[in-house]
Amino acid sequence: MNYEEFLTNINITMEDFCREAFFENRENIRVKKESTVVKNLQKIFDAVFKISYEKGFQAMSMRDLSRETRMSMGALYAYFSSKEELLEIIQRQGRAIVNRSLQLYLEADTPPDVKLRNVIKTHLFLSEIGRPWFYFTFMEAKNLNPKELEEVLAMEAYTENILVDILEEGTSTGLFQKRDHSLTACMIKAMQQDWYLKRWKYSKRKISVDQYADFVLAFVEAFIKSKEIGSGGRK
Amino acid sequence: MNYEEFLTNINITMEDFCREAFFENRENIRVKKESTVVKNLQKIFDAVFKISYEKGFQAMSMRDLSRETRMSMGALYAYFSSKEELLEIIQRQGRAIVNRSLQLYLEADTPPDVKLRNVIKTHLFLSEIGRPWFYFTFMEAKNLNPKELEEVLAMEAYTENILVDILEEGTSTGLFQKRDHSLTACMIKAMQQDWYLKRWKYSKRKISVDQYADFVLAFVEAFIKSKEIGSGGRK
DNA sequence: GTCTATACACAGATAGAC
DNA sequence: GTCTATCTGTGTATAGAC
Repeated sequence: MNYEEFLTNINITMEDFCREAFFENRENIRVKKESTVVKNLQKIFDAVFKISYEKGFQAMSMRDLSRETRMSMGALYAYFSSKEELLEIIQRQGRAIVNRSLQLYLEADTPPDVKLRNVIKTHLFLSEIGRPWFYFTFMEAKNLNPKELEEVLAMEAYTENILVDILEEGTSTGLFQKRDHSLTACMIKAMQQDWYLKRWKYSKRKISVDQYADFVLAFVEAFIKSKEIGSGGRK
Repeated sequence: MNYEEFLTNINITMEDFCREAFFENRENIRVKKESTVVKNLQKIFDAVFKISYEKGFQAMSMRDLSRETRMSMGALYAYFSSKEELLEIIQRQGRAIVNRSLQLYLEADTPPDVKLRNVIKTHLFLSEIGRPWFYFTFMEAKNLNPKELEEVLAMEAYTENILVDILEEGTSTGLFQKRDHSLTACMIKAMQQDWYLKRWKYSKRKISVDQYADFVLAFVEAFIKSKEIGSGGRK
């Protein structure tokens, strides 16, 4: 699987994101015509990602957002009741989509090494499609209320556990060496995150997401497959 | 070298940080008595790190800072002329110390594999001593003015190049395999960063910085030393 | 549905007493 | 050196016209 193949399978657009956000928040959105809402939510979310990328969500004023979307303050508040709610809508909707997409690729009954490749690639490719959201959710996590923050941490734990389970399965079938699977999963996640956190670096060097994915996989496989390892690797 | 040994060699305290910050910014600080300044800068910086960790520097108001330090607004402004200057002082002072400390450990004329271990450990141990600062500088980089931001990016490039140079030296002496050294350096940095960005995770699991360092080293060495690697690893 | 105008709280910053 | 009191701009949010 490469990124192009992934795209033909998954097919999530910003428009889907906005349409789903509309259905999920129907009662709080004063405007009722679907096409209008979707169009404007798209403008709003794009602007939030853009401004937040430059200066952070806290530092983004509603006047900034109004300018960037070319909508008045009054119009904006027809789509959410407060700046905090706007943040929550974006976070929740993103999590829902990521969750659903990961699930899709987990069902396949394949050997652990293939499963590991698929999970790592899926996660990277997802973060490539939804890069603005992934960056946003990482940087703005601390601005969430306790309940939402808990959801974010649960998500982090969930994706990490997926990796740990695969690594353990691999060890038990003899495909992988014995390692500290929990720490290995952390390292994998750290490498995945770097892809969307330091995007400027990789863009400048013209590294494609496929190259990056292959590199991460080679890196990880060297560790869990090679036998001559120093004391640090063992549990 | 482990963390304890490192500490006995390096000996940087928060007090040193504040004293140096005082000397560097003497002309802008209205208070002149050294002991008073150092004592209060310590209160101020500690409070900035604490509040920023919880809600970010932008979201921290000067009234928050006044409450946390138990100093009045007026007193605070005797130590810096604006909130932005406060940010710059902290960023600059931190960079100066990190730079100097890395230099110290680079001079030793040792083989590449030993050098790699030392550099990775030094950087991790440094980020352990100055964890609040490392976290702060990562999360608040986007709030810097262009000139300061450039300095931060230069620092990132500098530490990455140190790694690349060592890796290349190792390849030329036959100690390491041929890999994409630039990407390998990125992965190392990503793993180093995870240590201070996700501190809550590692604290909860009672992973010490020594354990973490050994694990990262084992992970990296498996990749650059083992011969059987998929296509992704090669340049 | 969208706009303009505005309410009102709170931000950063300073003056001047002590 | 530090405090209190206060200035002025900007923040989020809303009311009511169109």
